[in-house]
Amino acid sequence: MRRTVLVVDDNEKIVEVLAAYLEAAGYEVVTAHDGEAAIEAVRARRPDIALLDIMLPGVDGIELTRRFQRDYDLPVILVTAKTEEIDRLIGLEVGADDYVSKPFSPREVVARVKAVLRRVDRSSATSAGETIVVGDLVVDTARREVTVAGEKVELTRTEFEILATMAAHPGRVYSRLQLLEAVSGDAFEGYERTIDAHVKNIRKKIGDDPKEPRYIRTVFGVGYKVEAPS
Amino acid sequence: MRRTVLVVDDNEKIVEVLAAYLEAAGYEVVTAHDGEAAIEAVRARRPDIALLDIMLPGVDGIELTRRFQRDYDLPVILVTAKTEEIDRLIGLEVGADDYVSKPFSPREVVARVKAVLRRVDRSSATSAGETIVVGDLVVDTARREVTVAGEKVELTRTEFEILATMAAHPGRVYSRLQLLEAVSGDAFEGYERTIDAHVKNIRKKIGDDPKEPRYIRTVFGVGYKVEAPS
DNA sequence: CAGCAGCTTCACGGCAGGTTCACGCGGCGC
DNA sequence: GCGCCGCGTGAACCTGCCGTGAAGCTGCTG
Repeated sequence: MRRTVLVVDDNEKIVEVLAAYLEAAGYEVVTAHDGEAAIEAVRARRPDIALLDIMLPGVDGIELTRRFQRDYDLPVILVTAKTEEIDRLIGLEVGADDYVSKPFSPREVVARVKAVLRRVDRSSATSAGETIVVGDLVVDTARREVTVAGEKVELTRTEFEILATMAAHPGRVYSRLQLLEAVSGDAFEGYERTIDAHVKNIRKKIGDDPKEPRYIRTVFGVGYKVEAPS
Repeated sequence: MRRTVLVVDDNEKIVEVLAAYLEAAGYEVVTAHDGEAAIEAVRARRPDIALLDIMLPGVDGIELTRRFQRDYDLPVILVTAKTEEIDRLIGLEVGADDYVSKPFSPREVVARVKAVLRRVDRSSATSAGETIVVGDLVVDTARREVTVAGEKVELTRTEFEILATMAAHPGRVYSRLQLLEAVSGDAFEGYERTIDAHVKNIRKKIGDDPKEPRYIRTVFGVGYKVEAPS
């Protein structure tokens, strides 16, 4: 499963650089620039780890660390400007999982994130499931089988590929081009609207009404996404 | 396209070695030995990235970084000689994209240059897969979803595009032309005032009062910007 | 080689939403 | 105090997107 990292710093450039490196390393990234936004971000997106600057407008990094540890059991890496601050912090034992002091190389930070996540993974048993469940919809990528409310549904290869791609990240929007690419290797030939036809067929088979979709939602002007009905 | 790298260091030998390695890697190389020459070099040759020593005669590396970022949006990799410099240095805070400490291997430097250029390429192309949080406002570019204080808000494609563009750099002001471009590829057709209409609709949906904006601030005579209320 | 299943394409109708316009208002300069 | 520039707003038009059924095409199977 794809991991989400929350990056909090009031310096726009730092956030930008770290976000880019973390994304390149395959992480989903959420950013915030002050304490309040960070709290909101955790509430909304439930990241797997947080990277906090200590000096922040509003609620500072130390207070955030306490709160995240207490309320969400969220691993935290603290970023600090001065080395002397670290000594103070270690004395305080705020409960951060690691510390990084500025200036740091982005690579170093990515390495720390990986290390902390690995450590956390090991303590709580990993469950690598190749089966995706969204509401009544079950997509088994190993068996290439799809069931709706326990009822098995026969999909063609292309149909399955499209559905599985979207189901892999429920809520995430996929453009027609992305879906075409997922289906046909990366051949950029083909009519984008072809996807419409396949979606229509998938919807028919899994019993989905475009007006009131239970699974495949149309995102006007953009593409489609799979999502459990709210 | 061939990329140009600016190498600045007062030590002739270092410049020579780095230049040789970078050229071998296929880059065009421009060199300078002090701050003033570096500024002139950037003006005359518009390099794609700069490699700056911190200790320089004349204008130092940190000041150069600030200036290049501000005036040319030029990616910078900082090189530092002594570990003690690190204490004084605020690192990425000044806007460098990466940082290398001596002694370094030339290969490592080349690798970093490649990495930064690749990253910049990608981020200028599309900024997908990120979530930006500003105060109570959460903009999820992967899901194309916006929430205000946890409450989901339905935006149309254009509305989302405008908001996401501005939220990507909180505090930064965007002209109507820039927003138009962000929305419609780069077609320069379209009425600038159209943006006003969309901003109005966005404000209505996220519950923002133009008189006392919580998120989208009007910058008279220029455009709009997204900013957390102070 | 015939038959078939599935992928792709096309044309068209309905409608969401994007664009434009006109008007009112408030701030700023003269 | 007056006029002008620029922003906010609501309504009307109209572009362009999506959903659909049917028909062509391709590759597999017997």
